[in-house]
Parts: sequence; C-alpha cells; structure tokens
Amino acid sequence: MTKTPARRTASRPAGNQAATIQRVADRAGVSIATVSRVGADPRAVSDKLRLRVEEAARALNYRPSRAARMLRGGTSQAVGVVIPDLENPFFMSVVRGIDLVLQAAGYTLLLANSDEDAARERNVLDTLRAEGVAGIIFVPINSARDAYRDVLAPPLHTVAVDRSPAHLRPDLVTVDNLAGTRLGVAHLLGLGHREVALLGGPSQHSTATERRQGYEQALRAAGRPIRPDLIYNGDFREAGGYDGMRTLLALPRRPTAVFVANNLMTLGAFRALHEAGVRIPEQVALVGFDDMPWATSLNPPLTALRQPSQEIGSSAADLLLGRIARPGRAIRHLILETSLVVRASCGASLPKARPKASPGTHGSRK
Amino acid sequence: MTKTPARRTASRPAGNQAATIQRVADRAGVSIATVSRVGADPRAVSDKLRLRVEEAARALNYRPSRAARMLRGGTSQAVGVVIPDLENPFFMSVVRGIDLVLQAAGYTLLLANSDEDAARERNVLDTLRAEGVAGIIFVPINSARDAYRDVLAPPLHTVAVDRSPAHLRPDLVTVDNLAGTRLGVAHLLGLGHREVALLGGPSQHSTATERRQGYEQALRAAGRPIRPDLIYNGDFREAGGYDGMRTLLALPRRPTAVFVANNLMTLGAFRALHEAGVRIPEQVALVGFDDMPWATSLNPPLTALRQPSQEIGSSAADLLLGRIARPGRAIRHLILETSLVVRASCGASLPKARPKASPGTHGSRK
DNA sequence: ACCTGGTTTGATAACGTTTTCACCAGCCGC
DNA sequence: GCGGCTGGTGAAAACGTTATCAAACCAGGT
Repeated sequence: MTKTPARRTASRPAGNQAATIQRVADRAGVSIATVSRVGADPRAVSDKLRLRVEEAARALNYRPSRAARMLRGGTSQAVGVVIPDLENPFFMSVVRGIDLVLQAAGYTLLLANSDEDAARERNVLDTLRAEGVAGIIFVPINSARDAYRDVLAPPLHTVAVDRSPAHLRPDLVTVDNLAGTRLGVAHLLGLGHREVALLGGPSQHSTATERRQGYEQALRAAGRPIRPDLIYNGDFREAGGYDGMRTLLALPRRPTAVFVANNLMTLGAFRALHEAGVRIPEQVALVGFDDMPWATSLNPPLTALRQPSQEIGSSAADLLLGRIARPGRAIRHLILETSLVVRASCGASLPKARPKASPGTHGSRK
Repeated sequence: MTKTPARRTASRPAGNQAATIQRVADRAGVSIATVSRVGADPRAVSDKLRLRVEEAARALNYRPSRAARMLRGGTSQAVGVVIPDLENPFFMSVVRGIDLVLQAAGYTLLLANSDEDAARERNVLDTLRAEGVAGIIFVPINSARDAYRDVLAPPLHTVAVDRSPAHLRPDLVTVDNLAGTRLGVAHLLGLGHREVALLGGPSQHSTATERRQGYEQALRAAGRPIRPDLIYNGDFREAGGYDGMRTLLALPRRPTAVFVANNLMTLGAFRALHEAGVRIPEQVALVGFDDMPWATSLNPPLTALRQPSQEIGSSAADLLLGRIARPGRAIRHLILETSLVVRASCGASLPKARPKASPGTHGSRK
C-alpha cells in the first residue's frame, strides 16, 4: 500500500469525462468497430474480445451517445407521447403505464401536450418527428382527412390510444366504450329510472360516439325511447359537465338519472348539482365513465366505469415496441374491458344494510 | 410546358427529403459556414447573403438537425423534468407550467418519473445526463449527502422545485410553506378549535418540516401546547392520510380539527373519516395543504391552501433558461405565496346563509 | 505446400452541424 | 501609394456512432 501520488488521470472517478466508444476500445485493446459490434450483435465477435469489451464498457460506464447514433442512423431510442391534457389523471395514468415498459426496454419518453388543439398537436408531432423519435404514441385529436398524412408517414411508427383517429388505421388501444356505457346505463335503468340522460362528448371523438351508441343501445334494449333533449354534447372538460347538467336541470321533464361520459365532466356535473341543491342520488342519480382516485371522497362516492388506464398505456407501448421490431406485421386493435364500480351516486342499495336514517341523509352513505 | 419525364430527384416535393444545411447552402450559393452563421448570429453576415440564405432556408423548410447540433456542441435543446409521482395532479400542473415556457423557447421536454424512490431517481438523472439535456428541473427526493454530487455536476444546469434538496444549493422554486400552514392552522384555531392535529409528511422533505414548523408556530402564537400525539407523520400518499386519520380517531382525546399537509393524504383522511362515519366539519374540521380541481366536489367541499402550481413550473423553467443563458449568475431561491381557499370542510360559516336543515344532516351538505 | 472459403477484425466514410483558422478585399492613416 | 486593420467569407476539423469494405487469419481440402 504505497502512498499514491496524485495521478491526474486516475484521480478522475471514471465517469466525470464522458465515456466514448473510443475510450472503451482503447481500454479493451480493440478497434471501435468491434465495440460497436458488441452492442449491435454480440454473436458477431469472438468470446474473448466480447468479454474484454463488455468488461471495459462496464468499467467506464459506457453509454452510446444518442446524438451520434441518431445522426448516423436517423432514428433514436426515444418515443414521443402526445396527450391532450396533462392534468387529466386518466391520461397521466396511461402515461405511467407507457413509461413502465419503455423504461424497461431502455427507451426515453418525450412527453408533449396537445392541449386538445389540432394546431398544437400538429406542431408537437412535427417537433417529435424532427427530434427523430423511433415512434409515437398519441391520443388523436384531429379529425381532418389528411391531418396525419405527412407528419406520421413512415418510417415513423405510430400507436393511437383511447380514441380511434378518423382517417388513419394505426395500431390502436381502446376500451370497449360501447359495452361499458351500455352496462352503466343499463344499471341505472335496472334501478328503475325511466328518464336517463347522457352528458356526452364532442362527436369527432370516437369515444364520444361509441359511448353515445352504447347509451342508445341500452335504452333500446330496455324499450325506452331516445329523447334528444336528454342528450347533451359537452367538451369532455369540467365546464362542459357543468353547463350540460345545468341545461338538463332546466328541462321541463327533468331526467332522474344521468350518465356522464367523461371524468372531468363528471366533476362539473357534481358542481352544478351541488350548486342547485339537488340531492344525489335521490333527485338525480349519477354514473360516470372513468373512475378516479378520489371517487370515494366525492359527495356522494361516485359509481363509475373503471378503465384499466395503466394497462392501456403499457399495452400501447408493447404494441409500439413490437411494431418497431417487426414493421411489417399486421395492424392490431386492442380492446380492453371496463368494469362498473358501484358506489353511492347511482342510488343502488349496496350489500351492506341500508342505514335507517331517512333517505337522503344516511350518514355513512358509503 | 414540355411533358416532364420522371426526373427522380426533382419529382420529390422538396420537403420529403430532409433539408440539410448543405442543400440550403447550395441553393443560396454560399458555403455551409455562412448558413450556420445566419442561424447563430445574423449580424455576422452581410445583408445580401443573409437575405439569400434566409430565403433559401424558408423555401426548403430547413430545420437544423438537433442530433448534429448536439453531437457538435455537447448539449441539446431539451430539458429533463423529474417528478416523484406522475398521477399527482399538483406535479402535473407544475409540469404544465414548465411545458408552457419551454415550448415557447423552443425546448423539448423529457419527462421522467422518480416514483419517490432514490435509486430510481438516480437512474433517471443518469439517463437524462447521458441524453445530453441542457438542464434539469426536478423535485428532489434523495437526502443523502452526496446524492447529487456527480450526477448533477456541471455543465448540467439544475433547478429544484417544491422541495429544497438536503445538501445542494441549486436554483429553487418553492412556496411559503411556513406562512401557508400557519395561516391554515390559525384559521382552525380562530374557529374555536382547541385540539388541532397535524397529518404531516416524511421529515426528509423540506416541505414536510416547514409545514410542521408552521403548525407549531401557529399553535404557539395562539398559546396552545404542542401535543406530540396529535402529530402524525405520513408518507404524503393516500394511504398515509388514511392511516394517520385512523390513528388520530383512535386517540382518547380526539382532535376536533386536523390540518393535512398534502393533497393525497387529504384524500386518505376523507376516506378514513367517511368509513368511520365521522361528520365533517361538525365532529372533525379539516383544512388541507394544496387545492385540487375536484375540491369543490368532495364531501364536503375542502378548505385548502392553494399553491400556484402552474406558476411554480413556469418560474422554474424561467430560472433554468436564465441560468443557461448566464451560467455565472447568483443562485436564486424563489418563494411563491399560497392562499387559503375557504370552503366547507373547516366549518367556517360562509357568507351565504347556512342551510336551515338540522346540523349534520343538511341535505345539501355543500 | 498451396489455394479456397469462411470467419473475425480493423480502417474509414458518412451523418449534419458549429467553430476555428486562414484568406481576401477594401479602407484608413501615414 | 503602401502597410496594417477590419469585416466578411470559405475550407476543414471535430463531435461519436454505424456500416461498408478490405485485410488478416484460420482451417480444410486438393
């Protein structure tokens, strides 16, 4: 153990200076071509050299430069994710699912926000493409015919999520909106409600139209007429739910139950109901599409259709990775199931005994 | 107008092929160096050539390749953002604020999730660094002494958000947790509550300790003793709020009011209260740190300390951009103010008339 | 021994940019 | 009228990687 004098080079903690392929090659005593090969196709290099290179790479904590790689090959180990609303927990949960599998596969996630705005979407898609991402996972907004014609053209791989784009058939992950909504509306119908309204979304979104179809199917199956005045098309935002509910409440023949087609609109509907002093579910029963973490803390706890949001994301990422690996394979459309989580807002009597208090007060509504 | 035979090169619609600096230079009849200069410092090139280059660039829709730029300069036009919980709307709102100014400045946002886990944070920070981001905005997790020593070393610029890292003094944006909590607790005290509890957070977070200090200051200012059994340190997650509230409820001398130091824990506290059939605010009054979009829809509407979350994000981004521009400038710590939004959960009588229903039942609990 | 075919390796071009350096005018002051 | 500036321009190096091509090697068959 001699006292080591300050050796300039050795004193660096081997990680300060960026580890380039050249340094790895030097340390392993091979050419940079060999180092590159070890990364690309380990079988193409002899065991002896491969081991030496791997050891050197590990010691130097070598990570190929994304910039150089991309400059050379034209594409990078990153995927772009575009969602329409950063603050909607549903989308964030989807992003989390995506992140999970991307992280595991060594990809970097570039997140962009389209803000439910076609021009902005166009813009970020453009940026992402210029950025050279390997693929894009996005919640489509634009319904114009050629909206994605050039910006999503090959070699870019694309997976759509949640909604089906209007004039494009990419790999796709959605939930069964039709069946889900049918289930939710049928639940209300089964509770004895005869006038069930729908707070729906903008018709350019496939989710909105599918949910509306589900609503109509459920009504028809129960032999109920479809009253157009009971259908309000909002914007899938809080304000839309608020306005829609107020419109519904102002109706001469008020509905006794409402199905809300989106989580944010459900919040707005709650607010409108509270402001008007309408009791839930006694005066108006409510079922919402999309469960939320705080659904149990709402007033009253919300009966909701749960979407496997995180799984939606991870499935989408899987699809994308699969397509990158085998660009030629057939387009897939994955449809995940929803489930109805019954709480208090629908007015269903839960298994646990109904409290003896007069209807409308029961302290432990849960 | 002769019939143009299929000319391979000319048939491309001038945009299909990537526009490189070389093509711009050719079209403008200058060298690539001049083109580059026009982008970097327009005054450095004569008007005549500058105009020619600008015209050519526009015609070709030229965008400098980020990869090449980064490979050359070592840093890219991207900034990494690391937050501990993708599904916490507070953080997402912060991210939105960041995105807003980054987008405007032409930067790309790389989002990473540290999951409130030190090892994972280390990992993503490492990746981001390797990715060559120009800077990092992060919500620090690790409190170990040398946690960030090498991974956040220059030339990487760093801005911390929400929490103050333990052993690092980067640019920082926080809110005035001390004053905010003091205000909230004083509000409860002013309402006549004598036993006010605190559902606090993990002590390694500066937000948790500051909020605890604020709590204690408010108590002292009111001449109240500090009862250690009324202080519960949770994990800033939903489960922590739930457990903490249950612990509090099991106390022989139950508090009549609780200040919850974090949004997710507030949700958990609500759940525990509802399950136990405890009426809010009659039996337990509640004030929570951090307002949420759905606070009005809670049962009852939550009195909360609002943080300017989006502004926190945009300020952080401004700080980072400023530092990138002038690396030498002094470290800044920005402290934003919170505001108390009084709703029903604290039991304060609002301006609007109290409903006539008997206390504890009033149909419109709102 | 010599050639043949296959396998493994190294040298090198290319990707698109920024930046340094040198060059060449023109202009001022002597 | 000539030397030294100054301001504008182009040539070329460098960044780190991958892919192509040629060289070297090794074994086996003639």
